[in-house]
Amino acid sequence: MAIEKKLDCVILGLLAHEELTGYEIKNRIDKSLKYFWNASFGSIYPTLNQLVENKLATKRCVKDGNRQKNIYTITKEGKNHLQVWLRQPVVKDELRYETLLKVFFGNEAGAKQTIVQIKSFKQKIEDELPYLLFAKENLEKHMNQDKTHQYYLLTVIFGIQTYQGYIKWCNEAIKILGKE
Amino acid sequence: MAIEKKLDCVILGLLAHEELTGYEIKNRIDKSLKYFWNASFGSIYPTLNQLVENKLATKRCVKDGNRQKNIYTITKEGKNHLQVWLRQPVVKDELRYETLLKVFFGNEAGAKQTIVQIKSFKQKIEDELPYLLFAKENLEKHMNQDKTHQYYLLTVIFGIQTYQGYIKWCNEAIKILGKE
DNA sequence: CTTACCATGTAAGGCGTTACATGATTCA
DNA sequence: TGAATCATGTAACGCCTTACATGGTAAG
Repeated sequence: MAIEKKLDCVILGLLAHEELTGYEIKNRIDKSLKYFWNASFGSIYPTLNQLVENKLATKRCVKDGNRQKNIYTITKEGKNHLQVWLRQPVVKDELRYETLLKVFFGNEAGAKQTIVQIKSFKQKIEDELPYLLFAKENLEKHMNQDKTHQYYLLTVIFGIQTYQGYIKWCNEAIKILGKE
Repeated sequence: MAIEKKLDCVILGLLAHEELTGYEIKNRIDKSLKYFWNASFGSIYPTLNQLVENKLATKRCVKDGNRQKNIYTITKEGKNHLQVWLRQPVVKDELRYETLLKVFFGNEAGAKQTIVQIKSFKQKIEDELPYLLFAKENLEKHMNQDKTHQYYLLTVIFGIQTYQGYIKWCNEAIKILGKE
């Protein structure tokens, strides 16, 4: 189990806090991490099997009425793996912004078309920002309940600040391109 | 040739401006796009072959002394492909920030360790920021020479603003975690 | 009764990186 | 003569997404 595979560490990180099913892991990622990380069921379930194979987690089948759930628990080795990864220097932070690509090549499509793309980007950001602001309020309210909240809050603040910067940039860019 | 493959469009975008070799394409990407996109030789060369196969570009062999170069030129169809892509709504803007992941799971490693990661992130940003500032100055100086410069400048401004926001966040985060 | 959500998984295929392999040129 | 840069390419392999496939439960 190579340490380079991030999804392992993401899942272990979530399991370090609480036991979870694959489905719940997907939810946690979509709710809290999606602003800087994402994963699909097609990668989560196979990865969970690998974690069990490598004894970094254990699987427990639970019957909930007629429905079967697999609840995963982190092991000592899993916690150790997570610790090692957390202490290692970051390998790569990666941005893949298609919007920026389209702005970069904007001369080919013209200012009008580029403004359309920027406005659409701005809209997406403005739609998502309220969720981040809501998350911030919530975390601040329940700050004392869980030590993890402080760390979650930091990532939320990162998101808010970045998004507000994006909106500012969008406005500037639209103004500059509008002058043509 | 599916429109979803971004590297095609990146290369076509660069070729729309000037004829280039694979090696030069790699350089352009590393110099100007790396803040929001990247690519390796292992993907660039095969993609160039595909572009030629699909008649979106042509290949011309040139002898430079004893050395062989392949110079690629965009075709009409290639320009059309690029146009179509530029007009399509953005499919996905994607962030994969390992640093944020390590902050999110910071409770597992503790405040001290998390601060180390944030400081290292800050350092990287501070190291790269001068190149962006330099690029900005340069582009502003030669603004009239090429209409593409305006668009390049917008992406540079995006980078500068984002990076300055990151540094601000790093300082706040270090302060908050330092209080523990 | 049907929609949304809970829940798990597989298969195909794409995209991309790293490492390997090769060789010319330029400059110190 | 050795390092850096110019220049091209392949092979192995990993990671991930999409689409497919299945079925229970809850609420309206």
